[in-house]
Parts: sequence; structure tokens; C-alpha cells
Amino acid sequence: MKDALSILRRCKIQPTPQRIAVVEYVLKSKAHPSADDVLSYARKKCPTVSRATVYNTLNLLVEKGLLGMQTIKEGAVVFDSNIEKHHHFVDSETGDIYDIPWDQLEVKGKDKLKDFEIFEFQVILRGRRKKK
Amino acid sequence: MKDALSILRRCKIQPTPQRIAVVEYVLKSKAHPSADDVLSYARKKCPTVSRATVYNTLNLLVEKGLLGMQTIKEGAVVFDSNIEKHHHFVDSETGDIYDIPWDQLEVKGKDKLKDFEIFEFQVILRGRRKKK
DNA sequence: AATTTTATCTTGACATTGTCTAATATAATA
DNA sequence: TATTATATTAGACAATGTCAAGATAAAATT
Repeated sequence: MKDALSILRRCKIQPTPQRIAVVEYVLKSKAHPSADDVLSYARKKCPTVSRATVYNTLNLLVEKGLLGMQTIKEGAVVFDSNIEKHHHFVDSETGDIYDIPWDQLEVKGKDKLKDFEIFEFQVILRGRRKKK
Repeated sequence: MKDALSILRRCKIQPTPQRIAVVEYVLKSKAHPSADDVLSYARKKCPTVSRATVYNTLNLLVEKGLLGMQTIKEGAVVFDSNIEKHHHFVDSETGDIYDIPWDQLEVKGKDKLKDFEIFEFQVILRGRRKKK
């Protein structure tokens, strides 16, 4: 029940060869592919698939909750005159970014991550800023 | 002692009108400007300043530790077939992204952030993956 | 089956973010 | 002043993403 076709059907997304190619790759991959990675793969199965279709399909999958989307990679950067360590809160509506003082949050459990040597970390929160 | 000129001198960055314009804006702004925001402002003071110079200067400031840099905004996105909640670890050398199971980390203190209504959050860690 | 309607795809144009190079300008040094 | 080193510029380029218009295909209706 994990083939691309039935996944699409189950989510009421009309299956097409293009969408199947996208889903096959993206839902199996344990890496974190970029849209362009997906495009490259999809073109192997479906050489005429267009960039727009890949983007549309990925967005569809995200809307349906089948796929997560993370803005971790570089590509759009903002600068921060506050060079104290701090966390960030992003207003989902406006995109505004607020600094959260470092000592307001505590992250426990990092020392249990044996596979990783941690240079730095931060908490990113998203939501809505309350009006005063 | 907080004017752009002395800041640049103190850090042994040769002051130029272009750099001063960049520093003035970026070190005072409490918002989180993008490179393009900085460019726009810098051109008010220094109409001929080029995109390259702004980028160069921002990178210089980051290298010297005068400025923080965050990749929070959208612009380059990766997708994630793991739709369970989880945190992320980014390998600083390779750029590889690893999922950290949700229950491995705990973030305390969120309820003290009275000004914000939190829809979601995650911890982003950066460092080096240990080889086995 | 034929036609209309609807959904999907493609192409190509465009915007944004960022890097790079070659040429020029400026400053520092001898 | 002549030389050298450092900064700046313009423009080309690449990557990521959005959008609109027309072409295609599928579904629904008659």
C-alpha cells in the first residue's frame, strides 16, 4: 500500500505519470532532496516533465500533509546585529523575525546524541506574535 | 564608540564610504535585514554601491564576528518524507541533513514566552557527524 | 460517440538571491 | 612619482522559485 499510485489515490490527488514519478522519489528518499533533485529524478522516468509540474506536485503533497518542507539550506539569508546567542521566532503571517534571548529556552537531551558532534544549535519557533 | 567608522577601524577593516553605509544600517537595525534590504539602504547613502560590495562587506562582517547570519527565510527548501515531528541536524562540512527523533530533545521554557503564540518549533543543530 | 468542461502539463518569461570575473579606481608604500 | 595592494564596479552567470498562456489529456454530459 506504499506505492506511489495508491498513495496519490488515497489522498485524492489525480495520479498522472508525472506525479507518480515525483512521489516515487520523494516519499522513498531518506535524504532531504531539493526540488531540483526531485526534478532530475523525475526526468529519468518521465523525460518531458517540467519544472513547474514538479513544484506544483511538491506543493500539493505538502498541502496534503504527505511531505514535510524545511528551510534549512542556504539560499536566503538574513543578518542579525545581535551577536549574542539567541533563538528565533518567526511570525507565520508577516515573516517577521524576533530574537528570543538564549536563556529563555533550554534544550535538554543533546548529550544523548552520540553520533553527532554539536558545534551550535538554536530553536526556531513559528507562530503568531500577540498584539499588545 | 559605536559609529560605523570606529567599528570598522577597530576590526581592521579598511573603512570606505560603501562599507560605512553597510555597517551603519546593519549594525543598528533591530530587524533582520536581507542582503537586498541592506543594498537598498546603502544606495541611499552611496548611490553607486554595487551588489558585490554589499555582499562582500556583509561576509566580512560575519567573518569578523560583528554580524550574525541566519538561514531562516525561505529561498532554498528541502523536502522531507518523514512527516513525524522531528528536529534536524545539519553537517557543517557536507551540508547533509539528518533527522533527530522528536523525543530525543526537550525544549523547556516555551510557556514563558508570553508575547508569542507558538504553532510549531524545532531545534536545528549544526556540527559534524561522527564516523562510526 | 461526440462534445463540452475541467484538470493537468509544458514552455518560456520573469524575479530573487547569490557568486564570480575582468576592468577600473582608490589608497598605501617605496 | 611610480609601484603595489586593496576596493569597487558592472555585468555575466547559476540556482531557486513563481506565474501566465496555450496545449493536452481526461471526465462528464448530452
